[in-house]
Amino acid sequence: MGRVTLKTVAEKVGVSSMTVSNAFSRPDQLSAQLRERILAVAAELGYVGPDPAARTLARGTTGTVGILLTESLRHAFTDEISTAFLAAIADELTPSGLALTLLPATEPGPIVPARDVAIDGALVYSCRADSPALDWLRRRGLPLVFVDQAPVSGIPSVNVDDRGGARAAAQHLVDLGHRRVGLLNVGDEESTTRLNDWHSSRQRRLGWLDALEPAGVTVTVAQSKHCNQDEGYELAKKMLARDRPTALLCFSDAIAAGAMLAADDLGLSIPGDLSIVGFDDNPLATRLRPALTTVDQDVAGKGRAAANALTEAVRRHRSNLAGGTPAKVRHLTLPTRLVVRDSTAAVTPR
Amino acid sequence: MGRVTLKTVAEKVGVSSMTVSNAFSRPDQLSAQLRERILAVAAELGYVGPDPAARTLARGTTGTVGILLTESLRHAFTDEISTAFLAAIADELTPSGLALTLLPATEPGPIVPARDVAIDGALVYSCRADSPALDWLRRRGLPLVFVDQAPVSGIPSVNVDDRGGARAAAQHLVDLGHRRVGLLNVGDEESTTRLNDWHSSRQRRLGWLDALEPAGVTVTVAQSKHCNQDEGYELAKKMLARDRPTALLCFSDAIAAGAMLAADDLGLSIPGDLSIVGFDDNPLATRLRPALTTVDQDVAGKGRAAANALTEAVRRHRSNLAGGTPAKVRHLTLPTRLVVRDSTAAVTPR
DNA sequence: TAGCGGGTCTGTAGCGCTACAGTAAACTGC
DNA sequence: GCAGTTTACTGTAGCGCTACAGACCCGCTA
Repeated sequence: MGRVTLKTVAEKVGVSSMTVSNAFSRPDQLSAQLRERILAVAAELGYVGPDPAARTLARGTTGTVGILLTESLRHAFTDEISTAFLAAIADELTPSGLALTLLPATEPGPIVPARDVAIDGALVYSCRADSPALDWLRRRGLPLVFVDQAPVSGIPSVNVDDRGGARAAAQHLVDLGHRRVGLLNVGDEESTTRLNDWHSSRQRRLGWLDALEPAGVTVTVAQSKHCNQDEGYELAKKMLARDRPTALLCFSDAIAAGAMLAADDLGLSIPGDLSIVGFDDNPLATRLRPALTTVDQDVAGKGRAAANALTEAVRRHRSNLAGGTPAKVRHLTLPTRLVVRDSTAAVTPR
Repeated sequence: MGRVTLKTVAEKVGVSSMTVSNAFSRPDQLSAQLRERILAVAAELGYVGPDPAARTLARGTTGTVGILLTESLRHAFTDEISTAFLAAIADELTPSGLALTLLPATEPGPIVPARDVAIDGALVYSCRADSPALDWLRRRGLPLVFVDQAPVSGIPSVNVDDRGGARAAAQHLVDLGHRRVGLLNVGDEESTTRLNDWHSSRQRRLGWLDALEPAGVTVTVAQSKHCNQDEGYELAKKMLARDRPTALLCFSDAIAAGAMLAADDLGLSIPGDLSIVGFDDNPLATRLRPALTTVDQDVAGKGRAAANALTEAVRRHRSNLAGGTPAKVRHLTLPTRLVVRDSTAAVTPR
């Protein structure tokens, strides 16, 4: 016995397969009575409903959107900020009935998810602008939304005001009288310089310098490849061993947490000997002792905005194919806000 | 100008569309030279590669597996244990080139992801056995793997030894001389009784009682709907206000963390006045003060096992369709281990 | 009684691709 | 120099569904 399809059902009921299709997909196209009969026969035959793959091909839509995440998906799940972001997206997508497919950005191998998985559109979250996976998505002509990426003309984007937030953080230190400040950033020198890569890292750095340079503050910079507590610890330890700054500006709260540990190891008290500022306003920030001064970004809002921008882009893309109005591209920047807690203080006079 | 398809390319090159298909999908089927030419023309025409939707229909495979998560995806992303689980799955799936689609288990509305999204198989993680979404997946005849669910014959499953771990935790308290113990569980009375629902919750409860009842310990039970710190706090507060037990067994470390806060609020010292045991060995457990005695489960191992079981099931499903050997179903139970830290102590003699 | 609109149902023609079963030519070995 | 094998390519026949353009019938108006 072959597979049960629309046709099987249609033959058994004695109607055209089109009518069975309508029974499932467009109930208003047939009488309630016939529909009942068809559904009954379908149930009897074990027919579950139109095959998604075939429907996708015939209709041209998949009911799924992708999200492209950097290298290992592991990081995306480990970091509290990115999980909160994903959670918000998932929540916002749920009512629309769209499922979310995680696209690992692997390059080698014959299967390239970004090229081979059927999706209606995709979110691109904090990926290198030169990522091959991103290139595939663009070549496919899929509706995309960039998040935490350098905006590109023609592609809607959602960002937070990294630069403004960083500036506020740095100004806070300047106001407290700090004259020697260390920057704990992510990425490497090359990539923060090159446009489009590590967008947030670059923007935050610019923001910090916006405030520090005019004030004539002595700045030392260290960068780590990854954004986690362990790297922050190592980075801070090295920096504090050298000509010690009186304050640290960190790319993230996770890195700041590592820095606090390092300071502790070196017998430095916070904020007495060292002020530390993070970024993100990770839940972690309030768990730390002393509670961390940081820059709040609305990750949940970012997730919601991204999800909405994408559903919107997908919708427009469809109507464009049907000869609708051309897409209107929005670049959104959400505000950030300095949150002063207990990890920063006026520099101690000697 | 219509869309660029295989045929467009084939016509321009002057070969059959089959040859173009082979150029992309089975390079060994044509000469390297012709393949070059085809790829060149394809690039020139802006042809990216075979359309995933059409390929899916023709081949019968999608390159994606789903994961069905309870109600809100939000919880799955908020809890450190489930994110670690997801991370492990994602990692393990990546080399196989399978993408992971999150299936929200929404029921209302015309679009039901579990029914309408094209996938090759799915993981079912800690869902109610009577979830309609799960029902759709089963009706579709997709290869499934159950995780943290009551094993069902014919469906591979991955579990941890909830009961054994819980028993060890309870025995630990008995050995310390505790005679009045409170259980902080999740779920409700009804669902932990009914078979198949809230499997872990039920198993842990059974495990606790395995050790407590023979020892003649006085047991009080409280249950909360969700598994998080806030609920744990409320639950513990209520329980500790009544005839106070000398120890608490908690469904999870998150709940235990809430309980610790509640104890603190009530002026109880841990472990002096109250011993607390969690479950999971969440990273959180070592951050707490005192460090939490808990039951370790290997979430990463669980994720890897689940991913492997699923890829295996998908593989077998395919070869079964092609007349291969019938599926061999494995039910895996990973060990758990009591980790004694500082939140438990011998009951204070009065 | 012709004409019209609306509610139901049907048939055709794909969607874009790949499996499979070829055919034709180029090699192999003796 | 002829069967036997290999390599390189082609044609057909779907995969299972839906869009779209009718066809048919019924009751209603003028």
